[in-house]
Amino acid sequence: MTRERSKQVTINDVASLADTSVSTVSRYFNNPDIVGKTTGMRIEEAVNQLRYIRNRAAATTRGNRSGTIGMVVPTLENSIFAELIEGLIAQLRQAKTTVLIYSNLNDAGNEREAVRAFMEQGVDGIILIGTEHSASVLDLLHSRQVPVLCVWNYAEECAIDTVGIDNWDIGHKATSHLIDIGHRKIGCIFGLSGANDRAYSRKKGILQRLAEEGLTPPPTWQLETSYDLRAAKTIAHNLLIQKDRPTAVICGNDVIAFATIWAAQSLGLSVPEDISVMGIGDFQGAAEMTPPLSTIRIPAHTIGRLSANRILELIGAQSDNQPRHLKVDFEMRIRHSTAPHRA
Amino acid sequence: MTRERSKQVTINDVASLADTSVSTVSRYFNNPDIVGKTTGMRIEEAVNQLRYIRNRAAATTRGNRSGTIGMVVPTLENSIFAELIEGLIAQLRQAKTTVLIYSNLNDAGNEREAVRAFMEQGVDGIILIGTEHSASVLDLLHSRQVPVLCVWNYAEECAIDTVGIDNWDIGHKATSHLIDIGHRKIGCIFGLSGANDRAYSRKKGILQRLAEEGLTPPPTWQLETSYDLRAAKTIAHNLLIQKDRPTAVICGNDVIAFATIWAAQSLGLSVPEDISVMGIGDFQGAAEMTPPLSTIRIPAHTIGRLSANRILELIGAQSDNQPRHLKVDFEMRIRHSTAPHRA
DNA sequence: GAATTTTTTGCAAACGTTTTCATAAATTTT
DNA sequence: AAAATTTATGAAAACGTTTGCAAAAAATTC
Repeated sequence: MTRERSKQVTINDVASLADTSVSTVSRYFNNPDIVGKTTGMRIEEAVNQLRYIRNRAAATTRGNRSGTIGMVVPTLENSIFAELIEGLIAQLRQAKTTVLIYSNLNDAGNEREAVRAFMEQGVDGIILIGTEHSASVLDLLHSRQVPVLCVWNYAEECAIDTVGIDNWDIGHKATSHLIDIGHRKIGCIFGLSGANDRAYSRKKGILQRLAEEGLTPPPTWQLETSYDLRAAKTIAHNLLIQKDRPTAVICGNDVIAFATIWAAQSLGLSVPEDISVMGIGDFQGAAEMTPPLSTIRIPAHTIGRLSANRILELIGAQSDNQPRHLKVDFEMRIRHSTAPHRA
Repeated sequence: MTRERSKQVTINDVASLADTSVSTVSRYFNNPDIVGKTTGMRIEEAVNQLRYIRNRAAATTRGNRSGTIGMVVPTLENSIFAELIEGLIAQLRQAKTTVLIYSNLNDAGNEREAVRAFMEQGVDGIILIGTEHSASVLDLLHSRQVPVLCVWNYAEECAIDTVGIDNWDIGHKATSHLIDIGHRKIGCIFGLSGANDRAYSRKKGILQRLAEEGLTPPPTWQLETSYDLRAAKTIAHNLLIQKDRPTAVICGNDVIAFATIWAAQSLGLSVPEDISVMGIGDFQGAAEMTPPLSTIRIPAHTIGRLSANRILELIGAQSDNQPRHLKVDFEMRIRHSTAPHRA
């Protein structure tokens, strides 16, 4: 009684049952307004009765859109990308588009493989994180004209469309806060600046602001770490046990800031009385932790939404015009991990 | 000079250039060993020269595998699912399979839509979180015989294959720890038990263990909250300001535990001296925070890996046998947020 | 009510693959 | 060196859609 491989129900079956032609049924799906009212109702009924499910793959061979867009992220474990993706998915859903996700597992070398897989899959567009991509990826992307968008960073000079934030500016502004409240001895813990352009830009912005005040920190106060709580906590620990300790530290992102606060607390230092800590990102928990973290809110969800709109535009556009760049604003969130320096 | 719509390079082009037939080229991709050595080399060369990219959609129409599996998650923002997904992706990558992700955005009502989209897309299999799914989803899944797997929960009675942990047991064991170190006044903050079966099972396990000792807490010590730091912190606050305060609290998961610790700290209570806090999950930050959180490690990455293997098996299997259930172990991680009760 | 326009429909070709079947070429066995 | 086997290949049909074209039906205008 069990059919070994149950025959798929196709558009033909629907057409037969609805007593019309496959063309009409197809049209009904793609452009309902163009088919007769009663015919449409019969089709609808047949679909329900047969539990028909369209075969997008077949449609795609005919040159149609696949209704998917591919996104490559460095890692999913950083919740900020998760937030970005949620924004993207929510917006794309309205356009009946689903998202394929490929995590590089923090190895940029996987990117080409990811893009290739997406192209084989026939995605309508591709979204990449950041603006730094290997020549082979760019070449691949260019060989077919698949619409592509770089998100997270705003980068005017990028040959590909971008939507994101200005990381230099964010580093600059975050540092300003510490300076404004009187700190002169400021330590830095950057993200690995060799790893990606956004960490690099932030570092530049931070150092620039410090230089403007003649406050360039000694090498022992300029540390780098991966975005990993454990590693960052160790690095922060090393910074804080120095005889000559800064009165404030600016962190490349919030996970570094969390780690720094915890390192300080485990050393018996109190934040912000003994040391101020400034983050970047406003990750989950920043507002709730003890003390609540002063940081800069990056509107990841908004970036996701905006990216969805942009990639859809790009897909719809016939010719590829000049790349456009969308800068999204960030906001200071001064909470209690920073306090004026007491001289 | 710019071709308005550049003609796609197809398997035909490759065949021409390699001076062979399309059949042979196709075979070369799917089963390289079966084609002649020199022919294979010519094909390889032609592929590189033309930058040929296979069209999976076309292959799929012929009844082939699409090489994708669809996963629907309640939300991506909980980093524990992110970890699960990373494990899944890493393992699936080796089978040249990519993952489509659909986030319900915390509304289970979206699930049917997700499954349907996946089926249209022609996924080879579907992975769902948890074992509770609406009849309409189940019906849809059943109408075609698409391989499906429920992950995260281990559930013997489930009609669908599962791989995951035993949430009842985890709640039971976590509670045991608090009892073992002498606590008698134990408060509970559960996840919303109406929202999903895993929260419900944990609640049951916790309450059962408490009952075994005759320690069933009064209703004012049995609270529920969504898995949201802000909401949870408020709830924890409410628990902790009661005149008669528990000496320990067991939390439905780590985000609740984080929130509870922060609520306590902001109230001037010290953890674990004034109050012990026990979590479940071992989320990011649990080990690094102040104080490091006592919790139970759920090996999300492992669950992901195992799920990948299982769904692949399911896809390969011809007939659907009895559902199988894989229980994955968890481990206690006793750190410093819990301390023996001082009488 | 004939002529015109608009709406709705069906036929058949196309999309880029895979795969069955048959045949040709190479290898092994006798 | 003929026969038998194995390996490598090509022709053509099939997969489930969409769409250009033309015809039929319905609605509108005169």
